[in-house]
Amino acid sequence: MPSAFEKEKDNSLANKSEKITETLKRAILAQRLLPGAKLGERDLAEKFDASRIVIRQALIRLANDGLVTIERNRGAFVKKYSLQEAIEIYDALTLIEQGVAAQLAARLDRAGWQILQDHIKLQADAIEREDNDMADDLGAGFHSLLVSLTNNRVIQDIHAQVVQRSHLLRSLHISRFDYCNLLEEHSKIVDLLQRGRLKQVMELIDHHHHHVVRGYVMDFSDHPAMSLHEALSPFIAEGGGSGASVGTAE
Amino acid sequence: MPSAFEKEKDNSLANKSEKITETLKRAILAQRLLPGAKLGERDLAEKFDASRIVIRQALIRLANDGLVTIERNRGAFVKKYSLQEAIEIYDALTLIEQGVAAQLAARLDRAGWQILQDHIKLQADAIEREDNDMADDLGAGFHSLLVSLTNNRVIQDIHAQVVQRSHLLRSLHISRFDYCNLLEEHSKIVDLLQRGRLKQVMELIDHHHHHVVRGYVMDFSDHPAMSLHEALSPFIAEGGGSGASVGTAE
DNA sequence: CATCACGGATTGGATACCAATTCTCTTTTT
DNA sequence: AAAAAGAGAATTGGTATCCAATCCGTGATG
Repeated sequence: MPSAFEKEKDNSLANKSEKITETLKRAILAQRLLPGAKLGERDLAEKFDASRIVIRQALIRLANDGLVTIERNRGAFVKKYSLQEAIEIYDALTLIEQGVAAQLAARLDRAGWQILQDHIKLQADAIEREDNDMADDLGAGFHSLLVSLTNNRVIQDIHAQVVQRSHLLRSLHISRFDYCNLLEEHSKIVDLLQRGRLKQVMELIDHHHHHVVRGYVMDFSDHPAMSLHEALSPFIAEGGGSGASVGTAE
Repeated sequence: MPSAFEKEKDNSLANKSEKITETLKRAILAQRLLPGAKLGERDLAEKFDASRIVIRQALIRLANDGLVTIERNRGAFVKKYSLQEAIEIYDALTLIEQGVAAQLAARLDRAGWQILQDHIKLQADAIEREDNDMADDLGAGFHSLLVSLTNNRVIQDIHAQVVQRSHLLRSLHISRFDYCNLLEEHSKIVDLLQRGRLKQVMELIDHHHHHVVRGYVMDFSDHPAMSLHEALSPFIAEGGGSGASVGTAE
């Protein structure tokens, strides 16, 4: 009876509250809930078929991660970052990734370099296929991959946190940046890193993020912002969602 | 009636739940609640004269900050970091402060350097007075001060988060490290930084944290750990606390 | 002696209810 | 008629109470 394989230590989202947190987070990061969108407790409770309490717990977690703001007696909203904050976020990202690069330049082994180059090749293929969504994911994933090679979960978590916030900025800008260019920079980073040209790597990462943030055309107008129901339906198991056009909004 | 000075935007802990969060955090960081201590919802609710729900919200926030762990159906405990995690935390701290140092070396103006040197002098005075607690605070404060000079709130918050976690490590080690030595290093950091000797600064920061983490003698035995009531009474407004021996445990 | 079953005890969650604040829309006043 | 004032609805913050699930220790049982 006591099969030895039971204690899987299923750490993944045992709590309803955490599940809701993750779902909301995904909806926000996927830009289905845009900055400024109101996250009413009653509405969410209804959509998730949960009590207001677990909703509030989820909102507290998201607020703690900087993805929503909770205004007293007014409610929770998807966080709207200012241009100044956008710059700070990218500066933080630069700082972290520069530090990671320095660590990796000293410590990474052959297998590690291979992983990075494989990843870059994947992205290059995606671009050739003109699979923009995939290229987007891989392009962002490159940075996370870089960080994960430090084998330091604390740094990974911090980095992930800042990356998440940076996703909130993407809905504030219009122009899509040039993937090829970014890819080339990624490739150059790995190359320089491997050859120990640390200083140039630093400058490149700095330039890389400046390139992104400068590409932003801040757009603080109020977007139409689909309703909560529309925004969340593809994430909550139930028919309703005409899930065709999830990825690309405009 | 509408006095122009009313909208003070009192952002400071309007919520009961947040107040409790901060109080618990202070108690944990002050090492009155040691790693492994159980934070029972019922007990806390009683001590804070609050409902279990706001307690849980506070615990969720603390868990999100990595100060407590919540084990399903078992409760919340002050987080007990492993040696591996301790190393990761100090690595993260090193990474952040190195990055900050690099930024400051390029950007800091005269007033900034003065602030740093004033701070060091304060600590030196405290050491001469043999005011260990003060020296401790100032020593830790140096790093936060350094980070705050970036004028980047995101980086400051991240740094503060990691520093908080590092406080949880201090209760796991026995030997107190040598303040004078650390002070000297701080002073040297500022000096080198100002002269643009970036590489040496990096090595010094690295060495600095290694110095701390190597000074640790991990002690995983269960400390007696005073009761919740004892631990929290000085933080909750009421007579009870014989506040004499708060700072220095052993 | 090992195993299983049975109660506490604690957490996770739901529901109902109330207080405080904000928002909105109507009413009143000038 | 425009602006100020006010009443009422809606929303959040919080409490109390109840119930289900789970964990843990204890004791019965083979």
